[in-house]
Amino acid sequence: MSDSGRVDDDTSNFIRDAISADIASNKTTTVITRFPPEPNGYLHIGHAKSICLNFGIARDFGGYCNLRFDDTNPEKENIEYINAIRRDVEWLGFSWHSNPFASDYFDQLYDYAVQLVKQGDAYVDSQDADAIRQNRGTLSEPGIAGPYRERSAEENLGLFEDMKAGKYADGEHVLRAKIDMSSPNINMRDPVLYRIRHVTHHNTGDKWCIYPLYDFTHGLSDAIEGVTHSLCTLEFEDHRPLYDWILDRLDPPSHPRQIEFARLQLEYSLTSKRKLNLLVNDGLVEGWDDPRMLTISGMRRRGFTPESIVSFCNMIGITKKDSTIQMGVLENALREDLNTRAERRMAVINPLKVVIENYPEDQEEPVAGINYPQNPDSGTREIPFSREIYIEREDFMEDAPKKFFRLSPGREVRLRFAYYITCKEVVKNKDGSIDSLICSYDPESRGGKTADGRKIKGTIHWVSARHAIKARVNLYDRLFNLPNPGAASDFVSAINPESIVVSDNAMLEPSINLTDNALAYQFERLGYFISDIESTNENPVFNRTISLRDSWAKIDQSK
RNA sequence: UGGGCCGUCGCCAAGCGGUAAGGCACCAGGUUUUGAUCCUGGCAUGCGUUGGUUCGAAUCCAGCCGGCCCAGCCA
Repeated sequence: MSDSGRVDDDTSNFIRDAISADIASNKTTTVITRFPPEPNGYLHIGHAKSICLNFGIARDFGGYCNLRFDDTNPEKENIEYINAIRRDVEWLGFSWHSNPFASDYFDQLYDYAVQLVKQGDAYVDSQDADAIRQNRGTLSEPGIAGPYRERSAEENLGLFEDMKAGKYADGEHVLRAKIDMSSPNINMRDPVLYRIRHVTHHNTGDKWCIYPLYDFTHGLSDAIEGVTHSLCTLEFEDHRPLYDWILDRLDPPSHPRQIEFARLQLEYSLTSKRKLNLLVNDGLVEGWDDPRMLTISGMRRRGFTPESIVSFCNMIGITKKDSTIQMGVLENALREDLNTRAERRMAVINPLKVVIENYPEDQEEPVAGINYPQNPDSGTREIPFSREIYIEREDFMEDAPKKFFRLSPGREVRLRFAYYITCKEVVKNKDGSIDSLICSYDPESRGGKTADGRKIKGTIHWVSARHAIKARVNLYDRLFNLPNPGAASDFVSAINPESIVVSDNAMLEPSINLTDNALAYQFERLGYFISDIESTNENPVFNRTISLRDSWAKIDQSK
């Protein structure tokens, strides 16, 4: 778990302003918020924004935040999701005050519904779903009252009790609020409050066959918990009048304030649970924790730190404006955090063998590698050097342009922490491809410098062939090729075929821990890597979390 | 086209009547045994638009333009 002492530099936003005002006017004493996921899927980066907001506000105002499962639809919810959500919230570094289920309130909710019925504010409608839809009207035409709207309170009460008692089949009746069928706000046209579902609920089992809907449940759950500020996304703006109507009619102990903010939209990614579900169920990705997924579990497996995610959330701000964040912002937050905590190591993803002809065959020696260049106190580790080494294939070019500061025939480069080598000969396969290189080294350049002080522009990474640990490395890229895959008619076809590229014979420096999948490394000049959760000492697997910024790639491409 | 909401730099985002913060991206330099990091400098006479109020408007008012959301017995 997080042990970073970093303080989040929260910027102000309109919600914090509103809460401050509520405190100043004594409307609020203790700020209480809640993060209310439905346990019907895994948490993703969009939820992280809401988590940081709700838990962050509670923390900064000296209040608390509940993790409440909005589990009013038994058909979609299950324990796997519940456990995953708890784990993800904790991993992000937040602690909840309590962790209730909305279903814990079913008894109270039922009593409130009865109260509504008795007050004449709700009625049992026996129209089927189609008829209800028909009579609801459209965006431009008002709805009309159905034939059951004027049933007496006594009749409604009896019917509602029978609904609860299981005397009716699914869909036979619903309980509706009696508000205004001609309201310009469609949510106020007698919204359905309860429906009949003969389904086992993960928490309440078979106790209930009627289940309350979101609009009826949410505000009352907030009120029961004493939530002061109920923060949700923009699409619920039109529900606020209903939220308030229910609380006004029922007068529970408190009346929370709902405030809406814009949901997170990130370029080249998806945050629709439905679509994420499809990716998982159709095997388009390897699971909810596929490292290409921007689920919290996927990001964890990919090598994101919780701090980088929180930092990202603080970076993007909270507003009511629909906006799309560029991937670069997330990547920046990631690199920024990893740079401060990842020890450096050397590894070669795409090995090219180099034989150093003037280095004795049986000789080997340790060279000292700095673990963390910005902090000399982090010490060094010994890296074995020998006659045969691997370098990155990309670090050699037969016909190299002038600006190519790496190895090519006749040119000299520095092997990081070791020696200068000069390329003498290119050994080729029958098909003309490059098999290996024969180089010579300058024994005077040990440690990477010489007495004559000659300038060596290029420094490349390497691994001793004899000592290298062979590993599999997963190189990840964005999952989609389209900036807004969710808007595409077929988002599946927008999947980036190169979102994962595997190298099966990467070569690692021997000092690398192969199985600690919370230990981030920077493989010098390549990027940040983490061992995969399936990595073992026998079969090491590393995931590239993110590459380093690469200005050479930019120069190279522009030609 | 009924209702709700939004429009400040390429992408985010401060600003709340006194004359446009910051981040990302980008560009130009410097340091560097990671073409990384780090450091320095540059980057909106203008805030969707048109009018109005005011000594003064991104901030107030009106009209217009553009975008998002709502017609689940989902959340």
